[in-house]
Amino acid sequence: MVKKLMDRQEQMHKQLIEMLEKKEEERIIREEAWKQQEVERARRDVELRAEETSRNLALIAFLENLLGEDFQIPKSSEVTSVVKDEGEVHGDIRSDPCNRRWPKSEVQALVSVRTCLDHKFLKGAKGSVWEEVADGLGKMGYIRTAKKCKEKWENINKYYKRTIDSGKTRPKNYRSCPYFHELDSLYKKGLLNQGAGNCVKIETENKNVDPEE
DNA sequence: TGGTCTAGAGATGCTGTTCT
DNA sequence: AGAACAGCATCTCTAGACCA
Repeated sequence: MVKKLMDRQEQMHKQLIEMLEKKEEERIIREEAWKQQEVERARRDVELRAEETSRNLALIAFLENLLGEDFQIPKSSEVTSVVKDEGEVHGDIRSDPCNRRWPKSEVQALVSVRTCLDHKFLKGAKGSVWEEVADGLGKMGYIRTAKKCKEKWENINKYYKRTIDSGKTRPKNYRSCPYFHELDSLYKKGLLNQGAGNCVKIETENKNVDPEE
């Protein structure tokens, strides 16, 4: 009976060892797969960063070209912190022809390009200038038609004016309308011919005053 | 305490109308 | 004819209620 008991114990011990070895092998396989995923993820991160950098450089080059002057580029730490914040809070979607909505970065690019070409909107047919705006965005990697650019511009201005006219105060860092502060400063500086014109129009409608005055 | 649902407000796109 | 504007539908987000 003792011999039988010892054999039985021996057998169970062998089974235990085999099971432990099997579990260890599975753990190593899982670990390898995880490492592989991490490497792949890191590689994608690098690619996205490179893409973002080249897009930013294209934007800077385009704006420098238009304005004929060099920009002061913010320190990388400042930029990365902003990008990080935006990415975490809003999950910014890169420009995608299938995506109807305009990502924050794309709206800001539109505002920048449209503002730079503002002087061209003062004279003659505007259709071709919207083509230029669409081209400018295209160079930055945002594919939109001239019509879409024009529509978006009208919509953001419409919403901006509606919000301002309603007299609502907007909390700092409100979840959307990233372009609000930019439009704000543009209207204040009087850089926006469209906005300025509309302001006069609204005023005159209310007070029966000659726009020329 | 965390997950799900819902109402309401904000934000946006599309389309028709008016204006220049 | 093209630009500007207005209205409406739809999408998105968030706070609060409710439940397991």
